[in-house]
Amino acid sequence: MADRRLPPLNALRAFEAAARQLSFTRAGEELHVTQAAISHQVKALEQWLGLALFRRRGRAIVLTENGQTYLMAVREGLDLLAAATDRLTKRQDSGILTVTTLASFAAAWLVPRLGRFRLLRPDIDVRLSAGDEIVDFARDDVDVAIRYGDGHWPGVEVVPLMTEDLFPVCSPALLRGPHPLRQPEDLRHHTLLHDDMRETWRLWLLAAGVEGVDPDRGPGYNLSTLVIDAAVNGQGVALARSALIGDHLVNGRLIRPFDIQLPAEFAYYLVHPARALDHPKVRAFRDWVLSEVRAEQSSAGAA
Amino acid sequence: MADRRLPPLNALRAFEAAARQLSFTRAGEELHVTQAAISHQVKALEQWLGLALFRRRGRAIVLTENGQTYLMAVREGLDLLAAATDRLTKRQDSGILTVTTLASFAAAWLVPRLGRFRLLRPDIDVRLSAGDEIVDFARDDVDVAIRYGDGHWPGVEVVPLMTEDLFPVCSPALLRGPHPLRQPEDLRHHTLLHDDMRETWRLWLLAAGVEGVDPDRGPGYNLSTLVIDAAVNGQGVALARSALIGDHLVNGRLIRPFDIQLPAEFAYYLVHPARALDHPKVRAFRDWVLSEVRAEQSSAGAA
DNA sequence: ATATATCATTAGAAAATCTAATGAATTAAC
DNA sequence: GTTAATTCATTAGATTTTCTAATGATATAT
Repeated sequence: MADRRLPPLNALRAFEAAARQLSFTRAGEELHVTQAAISHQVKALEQWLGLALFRRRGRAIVLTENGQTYLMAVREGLDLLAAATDRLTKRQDSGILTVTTLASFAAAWLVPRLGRFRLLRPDIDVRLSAGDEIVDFARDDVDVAIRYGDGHWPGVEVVPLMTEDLFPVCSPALLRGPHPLRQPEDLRHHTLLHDDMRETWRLWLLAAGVEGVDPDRGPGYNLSTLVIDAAVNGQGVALARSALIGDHLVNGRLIRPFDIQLPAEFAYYLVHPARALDHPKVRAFRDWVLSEVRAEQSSAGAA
Repeated sequence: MADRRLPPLNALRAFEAAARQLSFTRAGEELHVTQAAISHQVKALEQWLGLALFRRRGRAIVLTENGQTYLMAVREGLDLLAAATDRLTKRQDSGILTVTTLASFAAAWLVPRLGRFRLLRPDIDVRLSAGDEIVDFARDDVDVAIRYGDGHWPGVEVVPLMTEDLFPVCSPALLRGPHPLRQPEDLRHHTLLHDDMRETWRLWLLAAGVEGVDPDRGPGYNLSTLVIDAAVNGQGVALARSALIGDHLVNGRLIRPFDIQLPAEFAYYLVHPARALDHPKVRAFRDWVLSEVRAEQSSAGAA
């Protein structure tokens, strides 16, 4: 068994699609590649085997006798693998859905909304695992992650959720103090509140064209929520991240003294194993998260 | 059927080997890759599926329950594909073996030896197709090619046959003429015979450190055999290719006036589809060609 | 304790694969 | 019979995947 000689397997997939469609072009569409890719793959397979699978008649292709024989077996083999894969992943379907995300995002965005998902799908038992970023779906038995980054993770499905903007927020009280915040330069009379990324205030001040304000002064907190809380309590001006601001703006506990906002380098993405959408619970959660994001965006647009 | 979702197929192969061996290291050896490659592939598969196939216990790996279930099906699927591939290629086995090579090589090397192969394997009917280099095994129904080049052809098996050296040869008569060939400089009194690559004389003269000999003069022939024939007839000095010199040196019709030889840029390779070694006729021919090459080399070494 | 074997991880190298553009061959339409 | 449209083949180059080499981590055996 160890000396089983297998042809290039991906070429088999291309061959099967091309033979079924009797068209390289349509096979390419089916597999989301170009016609040229199918042509290459089929040719490589024929070369490896040392025999022709198709006969080319100008713009049409016909299966050779060899091709016909081979097609049946190849299809059977691939079907078998697909079915086994299907059974395997379907089997994982319990009522428990484990979601992992950043502590800050969980606290500020996900947890406040999770009640609605529970109402919608009481049969799905969501377990939240707030951790620091990296997850191994297979090892940690996690179904879905919401990650913050550049959206480029190999081997998994990535669904963009929302981009993020940075802008100063403060308690409305600061508009009425001895140094009311009218324009960015007024920041020099106020305390800047920092999260872990002290760099961001500097970037915002640069974008706002403000000089004379030292971006390094002011206290730091290791959780974005704490920074926001400090701002709510009037302890200074925080550089808020739009995704984590919660409803503080809506209910007036915080205000945006200036309009200037800085697009954050990274964004939020929902991430799951490629195969996970076959699980109804994962699909339901994904759809719900996306609908929440859309709802938030349209209400923000209206506000 | 069109929406069949297949996992990364090459990762399946890695998984199957690893599961069978219960070792990434041995699986790597089996598939001729490193342990790291297997580790990557298995991890990618687990990631795609969203579940663990192995449990890692330090230096040992154990199949998870999922892994065990999956292994059986994956093995079955791969076996099916391998068996179908096997049947397909075995079926091509007739008694006819089509060999293609360059006309010059066929004339000077292969044809003179082919009689011995016929004696050895009278059941195999060799058809020679002397053509210009490029072949498509699948389309042209060719079993084996002997090619001249850099040995780098994708998608096929390549077996090095022999390298080639370039050196001047001439009729022994030229040693006794009015300008006997004693040293390379004496070439200025003789006619240089060229094949299609007029460049080669220039390179040899350069390598020999000869000045004052114009590498461009002298007649050209479009077949190496003709150049050699001209040399045999005493019409001048040819730059012979070791592979194509035949037995002219052994039987004294030609001699090498100088020892200096120039390694040719390219070499001869036996080439066939990856799968072709399953055909006894191909294997027999390959083995015979290799034995002829070895025999020639040891006799040349002895001479 | 120490040595050994094995898997994981990383960054970078190598190879495979894909695309975009174009050409060639065939069929269909006028 | 000419023109247009469709489709496969080919090419060179871009992109992505896969692999390697080196190293680290962890467990087992001595």
